Amino acid sequence: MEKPGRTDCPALPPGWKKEEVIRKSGLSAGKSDVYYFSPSGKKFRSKPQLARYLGNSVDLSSFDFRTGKMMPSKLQKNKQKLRNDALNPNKLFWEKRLQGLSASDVSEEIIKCMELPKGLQGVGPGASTESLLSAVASALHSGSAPITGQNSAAVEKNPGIWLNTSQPLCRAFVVTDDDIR
DNA sequence: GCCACCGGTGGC
DNA sequence: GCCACCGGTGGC
Repeated sequence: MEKPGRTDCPALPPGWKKEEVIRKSGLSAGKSDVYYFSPSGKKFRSKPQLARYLGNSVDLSSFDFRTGKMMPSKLQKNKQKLRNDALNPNKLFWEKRLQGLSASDVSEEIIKCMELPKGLQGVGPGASTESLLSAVASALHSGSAPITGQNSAAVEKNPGIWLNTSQPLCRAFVVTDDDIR
């Protein structure tokens, strides 16, 4: 059933609707509330709620909840209260961004994959030297915490339980004097 | 028990 | 001081 007052929202995937409801009474009479409705009809009252539901499928960083439009100017007014890694798409973002990209030097020659110490190895599906590089680079980029890698051999067996999300997908390693040289 | 609606407030 | 966000509840 089509509800009146719900309009299409072009900034969101097809089927998403927006509704603005004016408050009729009370101290806040005249103010309005904005709601969004998923294609399935679920109601959303805030941008965080929307973001949680949409995950990485839609980039809401420039999405203005009140107007329902993408506002590029919002980009630097980006909030970040990083609470825990599970809710923080930041690392994944950088890792994706770096995937398939290569560094180049001034002569614009692509620098092939850096050689990494043997002690540093990726874990998990799709482990390759490139994804390992991205993972480590991303970890270096997005935090100041030391990088120790995944701690337990158990992560190989059941990452669902043992994966340490604050560390890149690489095995725990020890840096030797030789590596530094 | 649900939900439309307004209140309260933390963060800016 | 404003307002995005979410708590709480009256009315059903």
